Amino acid sequence: MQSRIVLLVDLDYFYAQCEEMRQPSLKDKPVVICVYSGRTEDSGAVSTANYVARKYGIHSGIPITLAKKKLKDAKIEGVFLPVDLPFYKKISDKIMEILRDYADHFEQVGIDEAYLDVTQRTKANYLQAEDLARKIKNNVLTKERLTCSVGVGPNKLVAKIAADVKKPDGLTLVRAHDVASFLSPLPVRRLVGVGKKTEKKLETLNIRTVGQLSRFDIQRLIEVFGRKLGTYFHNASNGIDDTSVQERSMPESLSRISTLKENTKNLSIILDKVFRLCDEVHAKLAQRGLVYRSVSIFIVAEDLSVHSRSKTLENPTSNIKTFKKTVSELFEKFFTESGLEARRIGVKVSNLTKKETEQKQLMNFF
DNA sequence: GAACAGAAAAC
DNA sequence: CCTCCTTTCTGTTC
Repeated sequence: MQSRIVLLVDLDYFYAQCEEMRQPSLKDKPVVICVYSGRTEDSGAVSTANYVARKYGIHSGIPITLAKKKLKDAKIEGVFLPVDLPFYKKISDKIMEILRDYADHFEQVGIDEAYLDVTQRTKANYLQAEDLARKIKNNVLTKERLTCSVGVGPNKLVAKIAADVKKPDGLTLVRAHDVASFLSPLPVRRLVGVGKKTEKKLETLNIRTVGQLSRFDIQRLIEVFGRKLGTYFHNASNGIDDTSVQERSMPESLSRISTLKENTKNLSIILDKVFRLCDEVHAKLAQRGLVYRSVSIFIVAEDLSVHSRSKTLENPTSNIKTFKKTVSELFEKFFTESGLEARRIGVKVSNLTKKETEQKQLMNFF
């Protein structure tokens, strides 16, 4: 197969839109969905804001206190709500089920995005793909009362950027023939993989647009960004992306991180908190029938520097005691060696495999 | 080639 | 003032 059609469906300002749906009177107000850290009354960060709130410079990642200040300065009343992940997850699951039915190949990315390869069912025809995209938007709206933005392109990269340029409630088609003219004026920041740091670095090379990036010498890109990223930038800026739309069945890792009430290096305080995180990770592990072989801990220090330590075990296991014991040892070692105070702490299991039944293990043995 | 630590990004 | 979760890549070390 040489020419594909890929859709990226992005649920608009998802958490905030879920809350608007549950309580339609919110729709004309700034809605700010928050992750409260529990340090002080309003400590924490903004997870998602609706477009009314965005007009006042409120977007994901900024401190809740700053978001409140912005609305106060504008003399506007806002609605601040804590994230209700189980509620959003239920809605997401229902929508993903709808989307799946429209795809030859389906790949969910996060809670609010999915790629659909629709090459076969549209016979690689963009008019049919546009028709399909409209049906999807309609279906999601009537069944779940939520809007989404859809990008249609010859690959995942272009579909993603296409969905990005018009939202909320957008539909953008970019035919293979139009890829170069579509991409070249866009700022490099639009490319997946270009964040704040990389944008800065590219700017020192006088690269601000995707077009400028596409004309830049690939060897030099590799020197500056390394083999993978350098090659990726060259291809991406030229609209080239061969990655397939593929469901990922097993997660690579499961983790939980949490903010401490106050900074500390007191091991018993930390372990008390961290063991609860272990229990939560373990519950998820058991629920998915997975075993782990590596255990990691995370420490975000007072100065927000991030540190990690990890240990790989001899054999895969699902044992919670092994998990907690390994975590304890890693934390003890970290704090005796570093002397840092922790602001946030986390745990992670990785190197995951399916827990096999004894039946299956026997079968594999023979 | 595996294990480990850190950086960066996206969500 | 600064959340949470996951993936991918890089350099280093053994």
